[in-house]
Amino acid sequence: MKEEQTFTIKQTAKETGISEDTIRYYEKIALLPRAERKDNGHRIYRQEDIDTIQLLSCMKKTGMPLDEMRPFLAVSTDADPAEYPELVELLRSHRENIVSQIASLQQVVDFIDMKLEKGKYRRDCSDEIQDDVSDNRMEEPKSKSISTVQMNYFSVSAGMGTGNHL
Amino acid sequence: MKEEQTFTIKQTAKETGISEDTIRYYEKIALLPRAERKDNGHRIYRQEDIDTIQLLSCMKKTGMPLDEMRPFLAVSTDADPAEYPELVELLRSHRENIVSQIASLQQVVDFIDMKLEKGKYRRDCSDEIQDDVSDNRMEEPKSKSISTVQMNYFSVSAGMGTGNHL
DNA sequence: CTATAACTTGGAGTCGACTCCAAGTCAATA
DNA sequence: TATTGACTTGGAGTCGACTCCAAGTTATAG
Repeated sequence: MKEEQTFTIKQTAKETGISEDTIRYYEKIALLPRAERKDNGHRIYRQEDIDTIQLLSCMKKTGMPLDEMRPFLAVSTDADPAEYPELVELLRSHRENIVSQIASLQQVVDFIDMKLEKGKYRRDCSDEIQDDVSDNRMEEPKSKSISTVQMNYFSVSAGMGTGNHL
Repeated sequence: MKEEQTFTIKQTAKETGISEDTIRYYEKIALLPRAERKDNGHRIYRQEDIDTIQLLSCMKKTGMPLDEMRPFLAVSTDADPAEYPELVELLRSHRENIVSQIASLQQVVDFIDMKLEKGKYRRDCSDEIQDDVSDNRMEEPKSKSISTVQMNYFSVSAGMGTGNHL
């Protein structure tokens, strides 16, 4: 049998684009399982670990909170998700979230395109919010269309280089 | 001339799904321009303000940091973006970011679908990272494919109800 | 006249997600 | 033998984005 290739934390960081510190942090908060160690205590990673971290990175890019990523890691390649009905439900609901997030993003792309090719269509951007019901409950955000999103304070911070930062 | 409808901060919050506190916060950090006030000092909002806040909400859903949203607000409906070449560049680059974010999200959707319909294809998820080059510079994250993303520690936190929280 | 509600302000506190640091181990090299 | 580099740990600090609070104002209802 051929030995599987292993990686140091540094290599893993480079491979995944996630910093060493962050990888250790993910392990610390148990988002990642405790990595195997060599005799000297150094962590070792395998391709499958890198795949996992890449999935995390993927979700991270989309602004998903770390806690919400946990269920995804619970779904192993081999395990049949159908055996865990609640997990399936969770995945489905997450899928819905993500699909609506894609819609939001597409709206922003549309907005930019409209701006870039100067004046065009415009559609809705909001969708049901069912997550963070803080103190003042927003019953139903009325899902009104953003008709030709307009904001007319170009003067306020225009001229590029918003005055101070960047 | 007919008077334009105005909204209180409470109504605006309900309409947009963004809390009153947060709307005030956005004004405080000048993400939103100072709202008009009534004689008694209460803020008043118009449809266009609501549109603006909805655009913010839209970008927020995608995990975009508040600072990055500023340029979008600088683009008024009427102003011709072509007059501000740097702004156009910024919009273009943001558009690229968002498009690649959509790709990331689509990957996650694919991942879920794969899990749900039990074993299927799998493609890449990572794309070039050119933003946060922290201490240890990740030159090129190697853009390797996530081949059949696998993680085999179902046991670690499975059984639903990850042990402790929720 | 008083109480309630809807707002205002400034500022403090919280929480998530890192990011940094100090002290220590271990292995290879000058 | 001393130093360098790659790692380890625990814990402290930072930063963004809220979220909450106390004190004050104004308008309406009982």
